[in-house]
Amino acid sequence: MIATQDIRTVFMGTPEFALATFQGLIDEGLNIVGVYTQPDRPKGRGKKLAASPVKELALQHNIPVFQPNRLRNEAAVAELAELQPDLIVVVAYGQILPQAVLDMPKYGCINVHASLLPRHRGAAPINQAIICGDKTAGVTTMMMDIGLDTGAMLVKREVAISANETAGQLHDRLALLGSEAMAETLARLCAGTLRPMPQDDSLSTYAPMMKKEDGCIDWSQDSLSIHNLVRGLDPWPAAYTLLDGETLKIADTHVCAGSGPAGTILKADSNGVVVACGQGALNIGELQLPGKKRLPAADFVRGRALTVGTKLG
RNA sequence: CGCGGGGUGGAGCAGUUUGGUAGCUCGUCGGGCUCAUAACCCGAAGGUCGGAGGUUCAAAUCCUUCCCCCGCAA
Repeated sequence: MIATQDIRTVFMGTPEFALATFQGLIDEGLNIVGVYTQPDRPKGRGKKLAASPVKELALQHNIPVFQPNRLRNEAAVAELAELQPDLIVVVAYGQILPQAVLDMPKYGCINVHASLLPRHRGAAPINQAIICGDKTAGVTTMMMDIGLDTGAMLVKREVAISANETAGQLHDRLALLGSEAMAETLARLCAGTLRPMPQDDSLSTYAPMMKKEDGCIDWSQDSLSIHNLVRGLDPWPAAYTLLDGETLKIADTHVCAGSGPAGTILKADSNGVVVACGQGALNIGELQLPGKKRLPAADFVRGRALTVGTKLG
């Protein structure tokens, strides 16, 4: 049995998704000797440098923060070695760990990934799960190896995805679930009962980083696929179409009955904006034009009359 | 100093270029029609036009400055 306070731990993470797990490690009483996060980046409308959420939490707890541009160089690796970590916990850090780092801690490098591995390896597992129409999602902890999310699995937690759930909502749920999975992983590590299970590579899928243009709606697809795209990209980067040459972001859709040329507006009133798809139709509940706020369909239609028959895209 | 759009009764917008009585679609309240209604008809209330300063006989509109919201880009 290992006592958690005796484990010299380095935490690596960057975005909000990593916070719950990070906080969990603090609460577990681990000896967190350092935090690695991506360098401050210009962010937002100004150009102000912004610290990552993980960095802010680390500073609140007076934990030393390290922000190397590249962890894959000797100086950075040497710096990490000086911390003499027994364990490295990685959650959405955003950098590849070189073999030298993977080999460094005696308990290894453990990663929390937001999917049911080996499905959806890669950068955007949450978005991809919804876009693919998956009925379930989850988190998996794994013993990291040199591949991308290919390590042996330790603890897996599964949850159902509801029919209209957005990526943002699922993200928040999985962040919490991730911290639970990590807590269990840690408990079993201390108890010596971890049983790493290799992934079946033949079942793996890859979820690449989402790009802005992935949100461009192809109205010729069936309504369910478009609905999945919309909620899978909500709140970011958001699914969109074109209205009179302007980008029109779409959210809060519901599959409904209706038919017509793909992309044409079948109805537009206070009950919503109904658009024909390749198969079926979609009722759009929220719309947003550039420079404007995201508006409920009823409000949107008041200020901007949408005539039936208008072609989107 | 990254680029750009915007702040107008409770909601969403027009009006700003060419200063001169504050408008549209809704909502709200009252009345009417109707078996009935989210429908229709009639009427009413509700705004220091984001804040401050300036120009002018006169500013939502022109000038200066500040605050807030949003899109792009990252």
